[in-house]
Amino acid sequence: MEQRLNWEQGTLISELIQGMELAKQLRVHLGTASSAESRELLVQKILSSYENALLILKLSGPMGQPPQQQNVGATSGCVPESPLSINGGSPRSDDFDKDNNNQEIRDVSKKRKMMPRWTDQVKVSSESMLEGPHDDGYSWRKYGQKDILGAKYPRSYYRCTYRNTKNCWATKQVQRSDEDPTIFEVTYRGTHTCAHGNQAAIPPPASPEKIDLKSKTLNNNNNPQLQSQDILLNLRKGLRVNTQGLDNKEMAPSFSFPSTSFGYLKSENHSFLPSGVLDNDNFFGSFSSPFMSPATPELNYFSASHSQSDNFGGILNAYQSESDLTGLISANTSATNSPIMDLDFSLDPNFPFDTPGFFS
DNA sequence: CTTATTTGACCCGC
DNA sequence: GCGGGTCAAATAAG
Repeated sequence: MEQRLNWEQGTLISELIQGMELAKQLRVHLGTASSAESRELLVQKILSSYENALLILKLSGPMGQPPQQQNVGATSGCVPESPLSINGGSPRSDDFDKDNNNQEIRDVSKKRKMMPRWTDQVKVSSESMLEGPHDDGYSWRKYGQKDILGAKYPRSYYRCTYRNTKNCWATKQVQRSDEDPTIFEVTYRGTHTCAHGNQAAIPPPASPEKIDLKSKTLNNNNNPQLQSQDILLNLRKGLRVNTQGLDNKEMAPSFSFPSTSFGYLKSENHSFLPSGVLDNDNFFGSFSSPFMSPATPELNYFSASHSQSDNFGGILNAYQSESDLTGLISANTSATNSPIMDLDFSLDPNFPFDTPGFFS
């Protein structure tokens, strides 16, 4: 517990400091005649710093305190994300007998309603857009799109790919901003209870799904410890990336991402963006996702009459294989923060795991 | 073949 | 009834 606090505090503080430093920089920039771009960049960085800080807070109190970011009046929740014992089925009255299910269905929708919910605003510069949207490290599957009243652009609905296999009920909605089409509002609902990203980024030629289904032994989702470790490490990494990006963005592109160092740049399903690409436009380190979704949403959006699939990132850029992690960790420890080590396990007990073995 | 997306229909709360 | 959210059949993609 103490360790956890240590880490939290440490990271929190460093994020906040970061934000402050960046704000200072911004002030300087404002004084001089710097380009709008660089200022914008700074703003982005600042925002992501604070987002990270918020995220830490979120994660630090996973049990009771749902992430309450800005808008969206999240139901003052407290949703430990208890394992929904819905046999991975659809919440609707499909193949189950209704009587029995109605109640359950209600519970489900109720629970869903109470899920923690928060919104991130993701800004994409035009160039990045061409490259495709960012992935936040989780595997999302689009399940719907709706035209929203008064909104210029349709809203896309995504759910975790592992909903059925891992009973992970996280969902997100992506809505492009009316005024500024380069901004996407990503609303997350529910937290991931799957080990997501980790797998997604792992080089294995097979898709995560396959791994899950066919070689269960391989994935560590059954291991709560690893799972949480992942989450933490991921988080940490996300943060790290962020800071790194901030610090060296102009000097050491080579480091920015795991992508390069881990060499899964060309994994089958995900083409990873060389960090340079992102840096280019740079839209802030925190979102620099190691890989892009296979589809290029924006293109999609424009070419195909209506549907778009935008995968954007959250703050949490999670993923990497263990090797990545170790590499990262060692690198980190030598760098700035060191609490990293502790946190690995410290948060464990606090994560609302949906009992891995529970389902299935 | 398996997995993901599209898209109209459906459900549900207001 | 309306609008937002979700489902699921059809379809596309790999």
